Amino acid sequence: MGSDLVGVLAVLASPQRLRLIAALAGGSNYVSQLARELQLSRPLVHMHLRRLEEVGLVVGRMELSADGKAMRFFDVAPFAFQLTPEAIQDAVRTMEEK
Amino acid sequence: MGSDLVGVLAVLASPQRLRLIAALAGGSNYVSQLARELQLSRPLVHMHLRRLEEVGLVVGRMELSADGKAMRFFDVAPFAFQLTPEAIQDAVRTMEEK
DNA sequence: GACACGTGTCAGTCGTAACTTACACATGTA
DNA sequence: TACATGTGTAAGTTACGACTGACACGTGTC
Repeated sequence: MGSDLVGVLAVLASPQRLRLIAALAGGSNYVSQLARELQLSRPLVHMHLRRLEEVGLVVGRMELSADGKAMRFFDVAPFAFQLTPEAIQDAVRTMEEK
Repeated sequence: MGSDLVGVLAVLASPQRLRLIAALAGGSNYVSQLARELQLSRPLVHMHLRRLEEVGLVVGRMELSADGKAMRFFDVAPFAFQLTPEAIQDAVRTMEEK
């Protein structure tokens, strides 16, 4: 479990996904609301959040609202990656040994 | 000069480019040699190095070999990015103010 | 029932980065 | 001369992620 740097970078290399993380850094939120705030279609937000969750950058939870609607809230995971030539060298080494 | 995080991430999100950085972290090298070592076509290496250089992750220099050939050597720049939700939040803020 | 809100997913289209092949240009050596 | 090495770039294909629209499914309210 070296928290796959190359995978994380691939997911992080998207303006929209960065905007999603930035939005979630301001507090947890749910899919439809995020779509409205960021001016994106809901399926698109859904897809981006899924990819972010796959690499563990955000965590999602189901929650029932007061009026009984099932809503999917997301939070940012408290990640911290150090991005240096050496870190990349290690990541690539790990990557290439199968 | 906020060293554009989103641009850097976009460039860094490529297995091949990560391999290039890893290779260069082991010492400076030139295009054709890198292509051989990483098993990539030379134009492809050329393109990836150009993108890496555009965001300042590597630096290239022209050098004349002993037998008079013009060779393009590259070195990794000593970068260090801290990748956290807060850093992304700042980067996005900078990104959105035009 | 019709509507508003939430969830999820599937089938497409579209744009672009990745990649290859081929070209042009240098130099030094057999 | 021909061939090896190096450089750069332009044209074309291809693979893939991004994105939209439509669908199905829930709930509570008018």
